[in-house]
Formats: sequence, C-alpha cells, structure tokens
Amino acid sequence: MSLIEELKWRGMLQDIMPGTEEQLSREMTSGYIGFDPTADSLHIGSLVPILLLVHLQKAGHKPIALVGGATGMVGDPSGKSEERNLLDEATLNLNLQGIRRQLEKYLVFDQAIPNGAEMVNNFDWFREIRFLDFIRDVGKHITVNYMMAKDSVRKRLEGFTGMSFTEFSYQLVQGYDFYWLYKNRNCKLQMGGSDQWGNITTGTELIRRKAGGEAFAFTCPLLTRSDGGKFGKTEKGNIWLDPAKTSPYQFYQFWLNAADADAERWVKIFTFLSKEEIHALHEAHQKNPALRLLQKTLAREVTIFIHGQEEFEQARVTTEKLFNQTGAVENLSEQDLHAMEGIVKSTYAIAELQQGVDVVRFLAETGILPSRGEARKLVQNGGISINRNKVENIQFHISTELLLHKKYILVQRGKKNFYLVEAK
RNA sequence: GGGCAAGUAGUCAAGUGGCCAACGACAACAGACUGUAAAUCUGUUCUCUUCGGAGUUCGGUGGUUCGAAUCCAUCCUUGCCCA
Repeated sequence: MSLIEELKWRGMLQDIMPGTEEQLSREMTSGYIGFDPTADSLHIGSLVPILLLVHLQKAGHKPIALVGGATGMVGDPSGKSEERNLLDEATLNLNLQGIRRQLEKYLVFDQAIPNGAEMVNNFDWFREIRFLDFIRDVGKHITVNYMMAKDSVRKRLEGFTGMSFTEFSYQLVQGYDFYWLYKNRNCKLQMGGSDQWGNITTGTELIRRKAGGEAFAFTCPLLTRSDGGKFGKTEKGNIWLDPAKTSPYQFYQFWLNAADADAERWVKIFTFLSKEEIHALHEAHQKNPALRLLQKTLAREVTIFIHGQEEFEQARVTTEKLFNQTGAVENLSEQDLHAMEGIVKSTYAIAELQQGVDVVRFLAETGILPSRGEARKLVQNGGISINRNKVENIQFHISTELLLHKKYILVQRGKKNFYLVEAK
C-alpha cells in the first residue's frame, strides 16, 4: 500500500496537491513538517505531525523535522483569533532543545541509512537574512492580493481584532522555509495540519515562481473531539509527551478515557495497527462495548509508542489496581501502593494524624485541593473518597487508623483522580 | 493627524449611579445513571472562610459622589471611516 493510500484509510488526509502521489512513487522524496517551539516539550497535538513523519519514513522517504526558531518568533495567525505573544530568544532555544530530544525518540535519525531523518532550525537561515534582502528577493514574488486571499488572513481582516504586519508576514516566512529546503535539501514535500494549507501553498508558489520548480504537499485533518471540545486538553491542561510533565499513567488514562466515537477514529490515526486488525477490533467493540477494547488498545499502543513497553505495563498495572472494583483497598500490598508511579503523591506529617485531622484541613494541607473552602464544597458534593469509601460528612476525621500499611492513605477526587498520601 | 465605536470573570456576552461578585450562554469540575463511554438530570465555578461572612475585581491612572463596572478627565489597546 502506498503512503497516500495508507494515510487515506487512516483518515489522515485532508488536502493533497495534484501530482504528489506520482512524485512519491517516482523517487525517494524528502518531506518536512514544522513544529512550533511554544513549549519545551511537545504535546499530543503534535503527535499527528510526528506520525506523518514516521509514516513517511516507513514508506522509504526522508523525513525532515523543522523546528521553527524563526517562525516561532513571528507567530502563526492560522486558527488564531488574536495576536500571538512573542517568545524571546532564550526561551525559544530552551524549547528547541527539548523538542529535539523528543523527536529523536520517534524517528530514525541514523544518517547511515539513505532516508535517515534530519532536523533543521529555520533560525539558522533566517538569522543571516536582512530585511531589505528578504522583501526584495522573496516579497517581490508574491502579491499582497495573493496573501490576503488566504483564509487565515481573510478571517482576521473581517474580524474585530485586526492583525499586525508581523503576523501577516508569517506565510511568507514559512513559505521561504519550504523554498530554502527545496533549494538546499532537495525537499519537495511539505505536510501539516489542514490549517497550514494556506501557508504551505505560499511555499509551493514561491518555489514555482522563484526557482521554477515544482513542489508538493498534503495535509491532515485537524483533530476534533466528538463532543466539540478541544483535542488533548484536560482539566490539568495539555497532555505532554514529556513524562516529567505528564506521567505515563496520566498519559495512558487520557487515551483510555476516549469517548467511543473518538476512539474509533483515533485508533486509526494514532496506532500502527493494520486495516484488518482495526476492523476486527471495531467488530469486537460493537459486540461488547463495555469491555472498551477500542480504548484499551488505543491507550496501549500510543503509550508504548511514546513511553515504551515498561512504562506502559506500569501504567496498566496501576490502572487495574485502582479501578478494580472487586478488591478492597486493604488487598493492595505496600508494594502495590508504592509502585503506583504516576498517580499524584504527597506527604503528610504523621504527628498530625496521630491527633486526628478533619478532612477539609487534610485535603487543603496535602495540596490535593487548593483551599479549605474548595475542599469543603467538594466533600459536601460527595466528590471525595478516602481509601475508596466516600466521605459523607464534613466532620469526618482522619487518623492513623486509616493508614494502609501504617503508611499510606488513598484519596480519590471524583471517580478518576487518585492521590496517594504518605504519612511521614 | 481628524471623526466614530469598543475594551466586563476561562471564552462569548448582559449590566449604563446603590437591589452588583456582577443576568445569560458555552466551557470546566463534581454528584446521580453507566462501561473510567455518550446522552440526560443536579450542584459548583474571583479569592479566602470558623459557612455567619470577609477581601479584591469590570483596560490603566486620577477625579466627582455618602456610594462608581456605570459619571468626568487622561493615558493605553483595538476596530471602522477620513487625511
């Protein structure tokens, strides 16, 4: 199956430039995607671009990951209703390093193989370019009329917030990236989210007019959630790929919690399972949705891909222990509790427990909830369980008797958020 | 540079001198029901609280007033029109 056919059935293809498929079958092609250095770690929003590069490499082509040191300084207006905040150079550099380390885990960068992945930073070529040179050599080839016709620009011009020249120039800057890679790295393909289509076509246009060359592109649909929410956002914010920011357990939980309608689409996009395997999975899920095979498979595959087999096993074991309703808490061994990597842990002075402490104070002082007032409200609403027993009363006292193995207290906020408090 | 309009909690958006911590919608969190799903119903959502209250807010600053998100001045930001 060709790359394009593969991406098509996975639901990862939105727009494609004519001739792209022919180009890919003709020769080994270098293709690039840009990553935004807005943080020092990528989050699952970048997972799709990463996967596109991985698929590209698997199909025998050469992936180039571009980290946008320069474009990050400008800010892409696509999909943004407001002017972006600009990042300073030091922050950008930190972010670039973090992203670089992560990408190295998912792509084969071995330069000994012909299609080994490469990473570039567009600041390297933009640093030297002078403004006058840029507007003469690049700006000359693209009309303002052309630039204004782009969706990302038009929407902002129609809106109430306006748009600075900086943001308006963004598509030229990104377009020049493509041109530069075409010239210097023989890169003929750009991929990205469908919101990048406008920026991408500016690039191919520039290549056509300035270099007389032909370049290709395709985009992937933007991920949505069936309930209309933003993909990859939870109450805790972004789901990061960095285990220090989002523990593998939390990462695993995110996928496990996918709604049925989402899991069906996501399993195609985020796993490398074959068409047949996924088809079989769908059928099994239909027969017995309560088993949540789709979610479990999705969570397993993605967690292994991002964090590795071992971390996945840990996350799965922790999950089973916490959510297994048949076993009482007392059955959890000390090792079980201790090994629950990933659930939020905190400590509490054992001396306080010996005297006895009311729940509200306990919750606030362990940092499980930000204030006593909030702790009180949640307890009143029945949102707190201790050692799997719901706290029915605000007066509830916590003492050493509740300690599991004389050491731990398992606190639950809502149904899904667990906290392990260690008495010290 | 001139004219007009706007800036309110996470977002959208009411409020135009006291009844305003501020209607409503969305979003989020929690409860019930379930399958750690969806849909639905209920509660909460500026901060802290001994749940009685207390404190800090409506672009910034200063002023008028017993009292201001609301009136005045000025500055900042944004949009539209004119030059």
